[in-house]
Amino acid sequence: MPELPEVEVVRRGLAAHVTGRTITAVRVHHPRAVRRHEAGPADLTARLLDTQITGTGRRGKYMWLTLDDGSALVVHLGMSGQMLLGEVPNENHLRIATLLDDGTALSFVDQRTFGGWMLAELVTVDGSDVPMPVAHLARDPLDPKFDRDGVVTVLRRKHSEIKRQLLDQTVVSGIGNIYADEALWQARIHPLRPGGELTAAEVRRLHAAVVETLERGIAYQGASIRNYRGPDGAPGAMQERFNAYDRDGEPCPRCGTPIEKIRVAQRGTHLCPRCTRQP
DNA sequence: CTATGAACCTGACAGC
DNA sequence: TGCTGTCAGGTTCATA
Repeated sequence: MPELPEVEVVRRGLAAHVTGRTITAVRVHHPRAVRRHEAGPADLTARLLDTQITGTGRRGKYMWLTLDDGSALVVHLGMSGQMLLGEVPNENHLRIATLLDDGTALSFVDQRTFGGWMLAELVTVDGSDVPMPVAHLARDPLDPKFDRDGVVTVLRRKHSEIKRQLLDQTVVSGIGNIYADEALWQARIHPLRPGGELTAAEVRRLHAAVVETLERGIAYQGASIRNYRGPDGAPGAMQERFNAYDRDGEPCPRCGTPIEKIRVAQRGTHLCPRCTRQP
Protein backbone atom coordinates (compact mmCIF):
# COMPACT_ATOMS: atom_id res chain seq x y z
CA MET A 1 0.00 0.00 0.00
CA PRO A 2 1.80 2.94 1.29
CA GLU A 3 4.15 4.67 -1.06
CA LEU A 4 5.18 8.32 -0.88
CA PRO A 5 1.71 9.80 -1.58
CA GLU A 6 -0.01 7.65 1.05
CA VAL A 7 2.67 8.38 3.64
CA GLU A 8 2.47 12.10 2.88
CA VAL A 9 -1.32 12.13 3.26
CA VAL A 10 -0.88 10.45 6.64
CA ARG A 11 1.86 12.89 7.67
CA ARG A 12 -0.24 15.91 6.74
CA GLY A 13 -3.30 14.52 8.48
CA LEU A 14 -1.32 13.89 11.65
CA ALA A 15 0.62 17.15 11.60
CA ALA A 16 -2.41 19.33 12.11
CA HIS A 17 -3.53 17.31 15.14
CA VAL A 18 -0.45 16.13 16.96
CA THR A 19 1.96 19.08 16.77
CA GLY A 20 2.28 20.59 20.25
CA ARG A 21 0.53 17.62 21.91
CA THR A 22 2.12 15.62 24.73
CA ILE A 23 1.94 11.82 24.87
CA THR A 24 0.27 10.75 28.11
CA ALA A 25 0.01 6.98 27.64
CA VAL A 26 1.65 4.31 25.49
CA ARG A 27 0.85 0.64 25.14
CA VAL A 28 2.63 -1.77 22.80
CA HIS A 29 0.26 -4.60 21.93
CA HIS A 30 2.53 -6.51 19.54
CA PRO A 31 6.32 -6.73 19.89
CA ARG A 32 6.87 -7.01 16.13
CA ALA A 33 5.61 -3.45 15.72
CA VAL A 34 8.68 -2.18 17.62
CA ARG A 35 11.21 -4.79 16.54
CA ARG A 36 13.34 -2.18 14.85
CA HIS A 37 13.57 -0.23 18.10
CA GLU A 38 16.50 -2.24 19.38
CA ALA A 39 16.24 -1.12 23.00
CA GLY A 40 12.86 -2.86 23.18
CA PRO A 41 9.22 -2.05 23.89
CA ALA A 42 9.75 -0.95 27.50
CA ASP A 43 12.38 1.57 26.46
CA LEU A 44 10.20 2.96 23.68
CA THR A 45 7.24 3.26 26.01
CA ALA A 46 9.25 4.96 28.75
CA ARG A 47 10.87 7.43 26.43
CA LEU A 48 7.66 8.41 24.66
CA LEU A 49 5.77 9.02 27.87
CA ASP A 50 5.42 12.74 28.72
CA THR A 51 7.27 13.89 25.62
CA GLN A 52 5.87 16.62 23.46
CA ILE A 53 5.52 16.27 19.68
CA THR A 54 7.14 19.29 18.08
CA GLY A 55 6.67 18.56 14.39
CA THR A 56 6.56 16.03 11.56
CA GLY A 57 8.83 14.96 8.74
CA ARG A 58 9.03 12.53 5.86
CA ARG A 59 11.49 11.14 3.38
CA GLY A 60 10.36 8.61 0.81
CA LYS A 61 8.08 6.12 2.54
CA TYR A 62 9.29 6.92 6.06
CA MET A 63 7.64 9.52 8.26
CA TRP A 64 8.52 10.76 11.72
CA LEU A 65 7.33 12.90 14.59
CA THR A 66 9.98 15.11 16.14
CA LEU A 67 10.00 15.15 19.94
CA ASP A 68 10.98 17.81 22.46
CA ASP A 69 13.99 15.78 23.64
CA GLY A 70 15.55 16.18 20.18
CA SER A 71 14.85 12.64 19.01
CA ALA A 72 12.27 11.41 16.51
CA LEU A 73 9.59 8.75 16.47
CA VAL A 74 10.16 7.11 13.10
CA VAL A 75 7.21 5.31 11.50
CA HIS A 76 7.21 2.94 8.57
CA LEU A 77 3.82 1.69 7.42
CA GLY A 78 5.18 -1.45 5.76
CA MET A 79 2.51 -3.02 3.58
CA SER A 80 -0.56 -2.46 5.70
CA GLY A 81 0.19 0.06 8.46
CA GLN A 82 -2.27 2.75 9.53
CA MET A 83 -1.77 5.72 11.84
CA LEU A 84 -5.23 6.47 13.20
CA LEU A 85 -6.47 9.44 15.23
CA GLY A 86 -9.59 9.40 17.36
CA GLU A 87 -10.79 6.64 19.63
CA VAL A 88 -8.63 3.58 20.22
CA PRO A 89 -9.85 1.34 17.39
CA ASN A 90 -11.54 -1.91 18.33
CA GLU A 91 -9.33 -3.85 15.93
CA ASN A 92 -7.51 -7.13 16.28
CA HIS A 93 -4.63 -5.66 14.29
CA LEU A 94 -4.06 -2.86 16.82
CA ARG A 95 -0.29 -2.93 17.44
CA ILE A 96 0.44 0.23 19.43
CA ALA A 97 -1.94 2.60 21.21
CA THR A 98 -1.05 6.01 22.59
CA LEU A 99 -3.03 8.78 24.21
CA LEU A 100 -2.42 12.49 23.68
CA ASP A 101 -3.03 15.26 26.23
CA ASP A 102 -6.16 16.44 24.42
CA GLY A 103 -7.77 13.03 24.92
CA THR A 104 -7.20 11.87 21.34
CA ALA A 105 -5.80 8.40 20.75
CA LEU A 106 -3.03 7.96 18.21
CA SER A 107 -2.94 4.29 17.22
CA PHE A 108 -0.90 2.07 14.97
CA VAL A 109 -2.87 -0.67 13.22
CA ASP A 110 -1.00 -3.07 10.95
CA GLN A 111 -2.43 -6.34 9.65
CA ARG A 112 0.77 -7.80 8.20
CA THR A 113 3.20 -6.41 10.80
CA PHE A 114 5.79 -5.32 8.25
CA GLY A 115 5.61 -1.77 9.57
CA GLY A 116 6.71 -0.38 12.89
CA TRP A 117 7.79 2.44 15.19
CA MET A 118 11.28 3.22 16.44
CA LEU A 119 12.96 6.07 18.29
CA ALA A 120 16.08 7.56 16.74
CA GLU A 121 18.39 10.53 16.90
CA LEU A 122 18.51 13.08 14.11
CA VAL A 123 21.62 13.31 11.96
CA THR A 124 22.59 15.87 9.36
CA VAL A 125 23.09 14.33 5.94
CA ASP A 126 23.89 16.48 2.93
CA GLY A 127 22.37 19.53 4.55
CA SER A 128 19.16 17.94 5.83
CA ASP A 129 18.28 16.69 9.31
CA VAL A 130 16.85 13.18 9.18
CA PRO A 131 16.52 10.37 11.71
CA MET A 132 19.25 7.71 11.65
CA PRO A 133 17.13 4.91 10.12
CA VAL A 134 16.38 7.17 7.17
CA ALA A 135 19.93 8.36 6.53
CA HIS A 136 20.67 5.68 3.92
CA LEU A 137 17.74 6.70 1.72
CA ALA A 138 18.09 8.84 -1.37
CA ARG A 139 16.04 12.03 -1.46
CA ASP A 140 12.57 11.63 -2.89
CA PRO A 141 11.38 13.47 -6.02
CA LEU A 142 9.24 15.91 -4.02
CA ASP A 143 12.17 16.95 -1.81
CA PRO A 144 13.05 20.60 -2.61
CA LYS A 145 16.71 19.54 -2.70
CA PHE A 146 16.07 16.59 -5.02
CA ASP A 147 19.00 16.43 -7.42
CA ARG A 148 17.78 15.15 -10.76
CA ASP A 149 21.17 15.23 -12.42
CA GLY A 150 22.66 13.32 -9.51
CA VAL A 151 20.03 10.59 -9.86
CA VAL A 152 20.61 10.42 -13.60
CA THR A 153 24.31 9.85 -12.93
CA VAL A 154 23.40 6.87 -10.75
CA LEU A 155 20.98 5.53 -13.39
CA ARG A 156 23.69 5.68 -15.98
CA ARG A 157 26.21 3.92 -13.78
CA LYS A 158 23.96 0.92 -13.21
CA HIS A 159 22.80 -1.44 -15.89
CA SER A 160 19.53 -2.75 -14.51
CA GLU A 161 16.03 -2.15 -15.79
CA ILE A 162 14.51 1.26 -15.19
CA LYS A 163 11.67 -0.11 -13.08
CA ARG A 164 14.08 -1.91 -10.79
CA GLN A 165 15.97 1.33 -10.34
CA LEU A 166 12.81 3.33 -9.63
CA LEU A 167 12.05 0.86 -6.84
CA ASP A 168 15.57 1.09 -5.36
CA GLN A 169 15.20 3.45 -2.40
CA THR A 170 18.92 4.24 -2.43
CA VAL A 171 18.62 5.59 -5.99
CA VAL A 172 15.43 7.60 -5.47
CA SER A 173 13.07 7.12 -2.54
CA GLY A 174 9.30 7.10 -2.23
CA ILE A 175 8.37 5.21 -5.39
CA GLY A 176 6.79 1.77 -4.99
CA ASN A 177 5.18 -0.70 -7.32
CA ILE A 178 2.05 1.31 -8.07
CA TYR A 179 3.61 4.68 -8.80
CA ALA A 180 6.51 3.10 -10.73
CA ASP A 181 4.03 1.50 -13.15
CA GLU A 182 1.94 4.67 -13.37
CA ALA A 183 4.93 6.94 -14.01
CA LEU A 184 6.45 4.63 -16.63
CA TRP A 185 3.09 4.37 -18.37
CA GLN A 186 2.75 8.15 -18.42
CA ALA A 187 6.28 8.63 -19.73
CA ARG A 188 5.75 5.86 -22.31
CA ILE A 189 8.85 3.98 -21.20
CA HIS A 190 9.00 0.19 -21.06
CA PRO A 191 9.83 -1.05 -17.52
CA LEU A 192 12.49 -3.40 -18.88
CA ARG A 193 14.49 -0.68 -20.60
CA PRO A 194 17.98 -0.46 -19.09
CA GLY A 195 18.03 2.73 -17.03
CA GLY A 196 21.41 3.70 -18.37
CA GLU A 197 20.18 3.68 -21.94
CA LEU A 198 17.36 6.18 -21.60
CA THR A 199 17.74 9.24 -23.79
CA ALA A 200 17.92 12.70 -22.26
CA ALA A 201 14.38 13.35 -23.49
CA GLU A 202 13.13 10.14 -21.90
CA VAL A 203 14.78 11.00 -18.61
CA ARG A 204 13.08 14.41 -18.63
CA ARG A 205 9.74 12.79 -19.45
CA LEU A 206 10.15 10.22 -16.72
CA HIS A 207 11.11 12.78 -14.11
CA ALA A 208 8.08 14.91 -14.98
CA ALA A 209 5.85 11.82 -14.95
CA VAL A 210 7.12 10.70 -11.55
CA VAL A 211 6.52 14.11 -9.98
CA GLU A 212 3.07 14.45 -11.55
CA THR A 213 2.04 10.94 -10.57
CA LEU A 214 3.14 11.35 -6.97
CA GLU A 215 1.42 14.73 -6.69
CA ARG A 216 -1.74 13.28 -8.20
CA GLY A 217 -1.61 10.49 -5.65
CA ILE A 218 -1.47 13.05 -2.84
CA ALA A 219 -4.26 15.13 -4.39
CA TYR A 220 -6.52 12.05 -4.43
CA GLN A 221 -5.57 11.18 -0.83
CA GLY A 222 -3.61 8.09 -1.81
CA ALA A 223 -4.51 4.73 -3.31
CA SER A 224 -6.60 2.29 -1.27
CA ILE A 225 -6.21 -1.01 -3.08
CA ARG A 226 -6.53 -2.96 0.11
CA ASN A 227 -6.27 -1.51 3.56
CA TYR A 228 -4.68 1.89 3.22
CA ARG A 229 -6.47 4.53 5.26
CA GLY A 230 -5.68 8.12 6.14
CA PRO A 231 -5.38 9.16 9.81
CA ASP A 232 -9.11 9.89 9.89
CA GLY A 233 -9.86 6.36 8.67
CA ALA A 234 -10.93 7.51 5.21
CA PRO A 235 -9.70 5.65 2.12
CA GLY A 236 -8.05 7.42 -0.78
CA ALA A 237 -9.43 7.64 -4.31
CA MET A 238 -6.29 7.32 -6.41
CA GLN A 239 -7.05 3.66 -7.23
CA GLU A 240 -9.94 4.91 -9.37
CA ARG A 241 -7.46 6.97 -11.39
CA PHE A 242 -4.92 4.29 -12.29
CA ASN A 243 -4.00 4.19 -15.96
CA ALA A 244 -1.99 0.97 -15.86
CA TYR A 245 -1.58 -0.47 -12.37
CA ASP A 246 -4.03 -3.31 -11.66
CA ARG A 247 -5.66 -2.68 -15.03
CA ASP A 248 -4.36 -5.69 -16.96
CA GLY A 249 -6.73 -6.66 -19.74
CA GLU A 250 -8.43 -3.26 -19.73
CA PRO A 251 -7.88 -0.80 -22.59
CA CYS A 252 -4.95 1.59 -22.36
CA PRO A 253 -6.50 5.06 -21.80
CA ARG A 254 -4.17 6.42 -24.47
CA CYS A 255 -4.47 3.95 -27.34
CA GLY A 256 -7.04 1.31 -26.38
CA THR A 257 -4.65 -1.64 -26.50
CA PRO A 258 -5.21 -4.04 -23.56
CA ILE A 259 -2.82 -3.40 -20.67
CA GLU A 260 -0.37 -6.26 -20.22
CA LYS A 261 0.96 -7.71 -16.98
CA ILE A 262 4.49 -9.06 -16.72
CA ARG A 263 6.94 -9.66 -13.90
CA VAL A 264 9.88 -7.38 -13.29
CA ALA A 265 12.10 -7.89 -10.26
CA GLN A 266 9.49 -10.29 -8.81
CA ARG A 267 6.83 -7.61 -8.93
CA GLY A 268 3.65 -7.53 -10.96
CA THR A 269 4.24 -4.92 -13.65
CA HIS A 270 1.58 -3.29 -15.82
CA LEU A 271 2.28 -1.66 -19.17
CA CYS A 272 0.84 -0.80 -22.53
CA PRO A 273 2.59 -2.96 -25.15
CA ARG A 274 1.77 -0.48 -27.90
CA CYS A 275 2.73 2.83 -26.26
CA THR A 276 6.13 1.53 -25.18
CA ARG A 277 9.01 0.01 -27.08
CA GLN A 278 10.30 -3.26 -25.66
CA PRO A 279 14.10 -3.35 -25.38
C1' DC B 1 29.28 -3.75 -6.49
C1' DT B 2 25.13 -5.84 -8.75
C1' DA B 3 21.52 -9.00 -8.95
C1' DT B 4 18.46 -12.57 -7.43
C1' DG B 5 15.65 -15.07 -4.20
C1' DA B 6 13.86 -15.89 0.16
C1' DA B 7 12.12 -14.41 4.38
C1' DC B 8 9.20 -11.74 7.32
C1' DC B 9 3.26 -11.89 8.14
C1' DT B 10 -1.90 -12.03 7.33
C1' DG B 11 -5.70 -12.32 4.40
C1' DA B 12 -8.20 -12.50 -0.09
C1' DC B 13 -9.22 -15.00 -3.95
C1' DA B 14 -9.25 -18.65 -7.64
C1' DG B 15 -9.59 -23.34 -8.66
C1' DC B 16 -10.53 -27.95 -7.58
C1' DT C 1 -17.51 -26.25 2.36
C1' DG C 2 -12.86 -26.69 2.62
C1' DC C 3 -8.38 -27.42 1.04
C1' DT C 4 -4.27 -25.72 -1.70
C1' DG C 5 -1.74 -22.54 -4.12
C1' DT C 6 -0.92 -17.78 -5.54
C1' DC C 7 -0.80 -13.08 -4.91
C1' DA C 8 -0.54 -8.46 -2.47
C1' DG C 9 1.39 -1.53 -1.79
C1' DG C 10 7.90 -3.07 1.37
C1' DT C 11 12.39 -3.94 3.29
C1' DT C 12 16.29 -6.69 4.59
C1' DC C 13 19.48 -10.33 4.52
C1' DA C 14 21.90 -14.21 2.49
C1' DT C 15 23.68 -16.10 -1.54
C1' DA C 16 25.68 -16.07 -6.43
